[in-house]
Amino acid sequence: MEHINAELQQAVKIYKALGEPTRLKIALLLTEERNLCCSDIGSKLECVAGSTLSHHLKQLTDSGLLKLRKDGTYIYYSVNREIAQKYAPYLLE
Amino acid sequence: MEHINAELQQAVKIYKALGEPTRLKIALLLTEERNLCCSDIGSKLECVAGSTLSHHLKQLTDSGLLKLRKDGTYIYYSVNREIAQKYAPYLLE
DNA sequence: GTTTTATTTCTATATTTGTAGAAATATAAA
DNA sequence: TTTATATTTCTACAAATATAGAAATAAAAC
Repeated sequence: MEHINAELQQAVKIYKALGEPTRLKIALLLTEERNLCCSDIGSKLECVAGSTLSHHLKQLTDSGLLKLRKDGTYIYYSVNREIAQKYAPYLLE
Repeated sequence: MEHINAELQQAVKIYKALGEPTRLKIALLLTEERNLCCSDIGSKLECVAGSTLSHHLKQLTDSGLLKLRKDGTYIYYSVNREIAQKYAPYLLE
């Protein structure tokens, strides 16, 4: 799939990001509570290594679905509600 | 991820199905034109083997996103608009 | 400056997945 | 009944992915 437009590519990225249980849980968690950091999320999910979590958060962020705000050593994540509204408002219910 | 509820599982299935370029194209195609059969879709997408297409259509159907209607040798697919509305109204735009 | 805490990157690995050819199934047409 | 068409299942395989441990990076606390 090479000749697909940018919007379609973003849609694929977003749905791919959400099409995995851990990542969907992260996304849902972040619609309930804003501004959680990586380790907050880790303690809520349990049984996910930090490196794995980082990997998932990167995918969600790269898709545009998550925003981040750095504060010292911490990185606080929240859902980009505009993007969620467009592609997966289910998250916001 | 074992202990997740049924709705979350369906959401994962749907987003996983949509998180692949060929399948997203199929889904979009089927929101524009209803009741296309496997080979119609094949000729619109080009360069996809029948067996591959069948594989993708199965995933989309298993997720609940597509409905099908058999008519002789043909199987006509369309989008389950209620499901699309809930999880990915982007498709219906 | 040393230590602690938060996160990422590197590396490796087992599993999943997208792909398609060939064979099988099913229905329609001749 | 034979032939043609539509779709699926079987099989195989290369590529992608989820996972986590270890090392690296970065900023804060002491």
